[in-house]
Amino acid sequence: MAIKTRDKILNAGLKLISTRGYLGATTKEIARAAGVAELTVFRHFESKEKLFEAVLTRYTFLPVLKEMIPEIAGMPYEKALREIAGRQLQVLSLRRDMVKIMHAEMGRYPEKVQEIYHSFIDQLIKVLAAYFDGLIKKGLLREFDAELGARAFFGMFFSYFNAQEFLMRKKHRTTDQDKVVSEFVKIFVQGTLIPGAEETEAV
Amino acid sequence: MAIKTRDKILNAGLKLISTRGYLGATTKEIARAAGVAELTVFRHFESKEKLFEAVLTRYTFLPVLKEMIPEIAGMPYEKALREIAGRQLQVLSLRRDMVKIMHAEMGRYPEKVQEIYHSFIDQLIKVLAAYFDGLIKKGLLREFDAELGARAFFGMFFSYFNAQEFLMRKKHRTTDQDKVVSEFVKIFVQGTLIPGAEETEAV
DNA sequence: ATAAAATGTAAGTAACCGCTAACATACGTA
DNA sequence: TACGTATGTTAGCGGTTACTTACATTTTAT
Repeated sequence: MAIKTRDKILNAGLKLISTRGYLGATTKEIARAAGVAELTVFRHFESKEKLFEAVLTRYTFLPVLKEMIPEIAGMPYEKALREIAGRQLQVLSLRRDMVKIMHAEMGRYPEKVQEIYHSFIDQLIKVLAAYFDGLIKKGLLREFDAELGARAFFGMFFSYFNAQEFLMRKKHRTTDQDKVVSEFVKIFVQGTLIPGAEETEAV
Repeated sequence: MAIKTRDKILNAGLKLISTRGYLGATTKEIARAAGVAELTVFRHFESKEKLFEAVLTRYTFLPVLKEMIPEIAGMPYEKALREIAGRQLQVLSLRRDMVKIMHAEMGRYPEKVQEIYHSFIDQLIKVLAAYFDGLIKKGLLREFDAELGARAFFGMFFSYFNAQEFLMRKKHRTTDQDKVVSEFVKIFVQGTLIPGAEETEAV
């Protein structure tokens, strides 16, 4: 089954690139993780870069958004945007490791990886910008730079997601997360000063 | 001058690891950037890992915090924490590229790099935790887990810094940043709907 | 001025990288 | 059965990596 093998490779590629980054994930390991000969990887994808592009195309918000566009075309504007944002946050948290790697490697090394990331993001932006442009031309939205608008929209939720991630993850190893949360709450709601004492009194 | 050469290598190491990541920064390039033979790099640092440790030890908030401890020991608690937070944010923005790489590579590949990052963070945490513990034992602070407290403290500002960074950087290439800002402001303050129209009215 | 220490140059190691060639084997389809 | 397609195996290519050896040269200290 050709398709199934291709999927196994894509899946393994996602997993390894997510955890080790593009440079850290070797084609040999990807093949092994897929239960496949290394050569088979290159029979399905002409290069590591193409494999990476395919991974981004399959497992990110891009294909999800493309599928959504026809559905939301008939929705009220606000509801449509709520749908998009909701799904985006869903995908971001499903692929959080990938997101972090992207965030780190974007605009970095090597050049070809930069290009892949940027062209991926441009695609995302343009899909949403096209939706905005349609509404602007129908006179339903005021005139504004649709691409900048799309960037702003994704940026908002991307930023929100990352702040969320940062607050969550302190990887305090086996420590129970509830304990951490309750400790944090105690510390910041109740303060670290002895009850009753004024802040400026502490040495 | 032995010390000067060492500094040049450390500086080049910081620069390249900040922009290309640990795996992406090669010793050859670091040497070239330092204006030094590759061999000289290995005469000063026994391995790439040791060089990396030295870079972290020199250019992060860790040495700054260590120097601060004696100074803030005599300050009121609140003022001391303000000093620490202020300086931390200063260093974070001075080393923003390094911070982003750390954020991305931490807990990833290869294993030895993980260890370096974690041991670095543990050092940071423990320096501040010791300060907290001192105040707790003097009865000036209520009893709380000092290490968790230190993690929470750093985490707060680290998170704040990252949110800030995310809002700033959309790398909209040559576009003037002011234009982006004003577009964003327009979009979100004024909204994307035609003035006067109700949100739910837009198709 | 001279010895010691620091650096440069050149060549090369072993390991690993992405990627390919050559050939054998399994498997579904006709 | 016979054939085409997908895969496995093995071996290896050319390149790069972190790191080394051997030796010449420069710089520094005394």
